[in-house]
Amino acid sequence: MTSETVDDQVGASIAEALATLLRRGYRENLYARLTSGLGTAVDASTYPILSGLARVGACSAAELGLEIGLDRSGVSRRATRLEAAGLLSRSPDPSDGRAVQLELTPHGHEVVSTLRTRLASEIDALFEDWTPREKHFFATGFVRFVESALFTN
Amino acid sequence: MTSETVDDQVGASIAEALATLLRRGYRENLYARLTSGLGTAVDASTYPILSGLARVGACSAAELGLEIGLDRSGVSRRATRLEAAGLLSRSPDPSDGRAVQLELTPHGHEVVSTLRTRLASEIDALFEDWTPREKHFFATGFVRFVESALFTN
DNA sequence: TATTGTTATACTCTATAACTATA
DNA sequence: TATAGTTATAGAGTATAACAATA
Repeated sequence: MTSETVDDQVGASIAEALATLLRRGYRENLYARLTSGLGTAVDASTYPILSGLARVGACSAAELGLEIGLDRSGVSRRATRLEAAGLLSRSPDPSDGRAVQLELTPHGHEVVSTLRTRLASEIDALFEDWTPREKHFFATGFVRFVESALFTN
Repeated sequence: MTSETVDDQVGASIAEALATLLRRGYRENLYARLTSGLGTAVDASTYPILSGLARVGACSAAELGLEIGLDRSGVSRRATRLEAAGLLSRSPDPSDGRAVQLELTPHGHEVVSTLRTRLASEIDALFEDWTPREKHFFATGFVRFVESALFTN
């Protein structure tokens, strides 16, 4: 067997694992688990708003949409739902009368904290039987993989 | 810094990379690229039908739905579209008068082959600057990661 | 004239349920 | 009675377009 054939097989195993990971059900399943019991406003649809806002800080709907890959109209609609639930606040941008700053409320920060803890706990369980060394090497490779051009939007 | 803190950071980097990979746009973007120019019946929606059928061979709509995580009604609708385009054939199951066997036509196999080549080529490009050893280790870890319980449907 | 946020509209996709045929 | 496939229906979610306010 040539080394090219081996490399083809390695590529094929990556392709297969990637396809499995991208299966429609996985994302929904994971996010449904993470957001369950946190109120009707917190679900797979509003999760990216919450986590995106926690990541980048207060910003406009257009900016947040760019960050999470969603149209500003969609951001606005979800923000309305989160605002009604008291997880997010809208305030006028002092430097631009057209713009609105979206920001997490203290309660919103609490929910994000819970979501992060849950995800961390799922990942801990997932790597339970990996050595720290194995986990570390995988993390390095995984980050490198995700940051690569294949996933450029 | 304690080793637990380090482990937390490793877990957080995995969580972040995973969230990036699961962003809605990525799947659609990749599949749109892979299926472009192969006819109106071949898109992100019918891709799983084609690749699933190539993977498991001729089977019923219910079986294929289980494989790709979709209701049999959805499988049936997509199959109708692929059948009209000549990529898929329906034939009665000799052992069960109720069932229908879905199967790729020769043209369907050609399309799947093209899709696989395109995906392999994207992955090759992605790992261009990785050593074979790095790529191999990542593949091993990635497959192990995906097969783990976090992603059980 | 261009841009921001919001809202209305049309479209896609999905699960659920209803229906027919067969086991 | 149960199961397979198909089709109809309703619901969720999205982008596009339209609108009002501001730059």
